[in-house]
Amino acid sequence: MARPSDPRVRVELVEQAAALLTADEPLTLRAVAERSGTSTMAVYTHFGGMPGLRQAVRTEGFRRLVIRLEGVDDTEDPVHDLAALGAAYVRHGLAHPHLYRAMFDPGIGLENEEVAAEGLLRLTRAAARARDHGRFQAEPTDVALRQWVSGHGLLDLVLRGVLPTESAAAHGAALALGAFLAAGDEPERCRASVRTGWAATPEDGRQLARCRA
Amino acid sequence: MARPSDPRVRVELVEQAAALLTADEPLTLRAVAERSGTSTMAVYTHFGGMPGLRQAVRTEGFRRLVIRLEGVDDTEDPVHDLAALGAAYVRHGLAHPHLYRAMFDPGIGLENEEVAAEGLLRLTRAAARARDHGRFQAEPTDVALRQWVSGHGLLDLVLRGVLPTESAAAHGAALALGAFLAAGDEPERCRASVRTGWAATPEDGRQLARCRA
DNA sequence: ATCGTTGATATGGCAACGCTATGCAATACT
DNA sequence: AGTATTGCATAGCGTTGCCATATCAACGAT
Repeated sequence: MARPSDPRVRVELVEQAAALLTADEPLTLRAVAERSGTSTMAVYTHFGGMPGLRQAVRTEGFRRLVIRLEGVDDTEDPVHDLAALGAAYVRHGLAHPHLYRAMFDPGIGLENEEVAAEGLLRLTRAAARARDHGRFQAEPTDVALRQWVSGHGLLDLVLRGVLPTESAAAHGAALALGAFLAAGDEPERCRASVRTGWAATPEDGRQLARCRA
Repeated sequence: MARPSDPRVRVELVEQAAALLTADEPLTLRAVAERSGTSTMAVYTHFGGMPGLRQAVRTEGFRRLVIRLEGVDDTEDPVHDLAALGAAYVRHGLAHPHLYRAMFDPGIGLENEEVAAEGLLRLTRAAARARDHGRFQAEPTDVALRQWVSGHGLLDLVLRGVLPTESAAAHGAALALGAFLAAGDEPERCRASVRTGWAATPEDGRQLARCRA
């Protein structure tokens, strides 16, 4: 070996790439290299090219999303928790629109699929608790996936400008309610859980602190 | 005036651009011009540039989608019809993946928003009939929009390869069911309507014939 | 019928993009 | 200490979208 592969260059490249996205500037090879104080070759030694860098940015986006979801604590009402997770998901996407869109950009293969699956796992766990409490009859994996699908569709259309931003707040809770009702929850109690769960928001301090770690 | 703007060139450019997308080849200016038997300037005279051409392709995609939705006929069960519209939407997206993704590609401004709104209008009308029949209590526009959001989220994740193709069939009906239950429909009857409606498929003959018109 | 006007297209070139061959410098093994 | 190996800077290639210029066909006016 020689010239040990400095990991700081790698994280700096991902950092600057994410910064370019949040600044709404085009994510170009030369721009990333210049902002990172290096040359274009660094991207190739560390990521093998521009697609590799994008993959790393995606993985970073999922990592930050998982951190955000970890800020949602469990309560004695799992349906409330599931709604709170959905709200956190949508709010995170609204807060970081370009990064969220980059997370689903290319289509094939994340750098580390475990990171992406971990977010869904959090939803699945809450759905499993809801079934244990007798609230849901459907499979937890199915309920979690459908809530994710609904949230993603809403977020995607809002971030693309097809739907106004207010739509996220206006329809997010109703979409979650539908998923839970289809899972078998009792309507009245479900409405109450979704209402309180969707309104609950973890303080931003913790998630940001852990995000930088 | 001289050399009147030949509309055949315009439609040929859009046609070849859509053909490139369905062939999974990159949509480049030169490729479109060559396949259309003209030069790159034609794209600029007719669309002002590559973004304009993409806009036109999007509009064409929505036009074909509306034609597909028009193949779904009304029955005496509006909830059945709404589910059938959702199924037609998802199946159309699966059948034309690149065109569907292009429809929501850039974010700002369709060439003709009316064409895009017409698809949603079909859903809204069915939801309004459902309310007139006493099945729904929620606003028809809200129900239609939420079903659209669910279907789009499902389709988007499947077309990106995040979810397997089978997920579209496996979860599409359940997502529609959730939207209708949240709208206030009675669970048992709703399940029956969704089951039959989602399975119903208009024959492809008519839609294709009208698509070429 | 002829000619001048007009606008669409063909050509060629520009800047920027992703990518890579080459050379150099700095490190780790022997 | 000597050598090999690895990361990075430089420079250049092919392709992209875009545009300035020139050419040419089609129409209206006379």
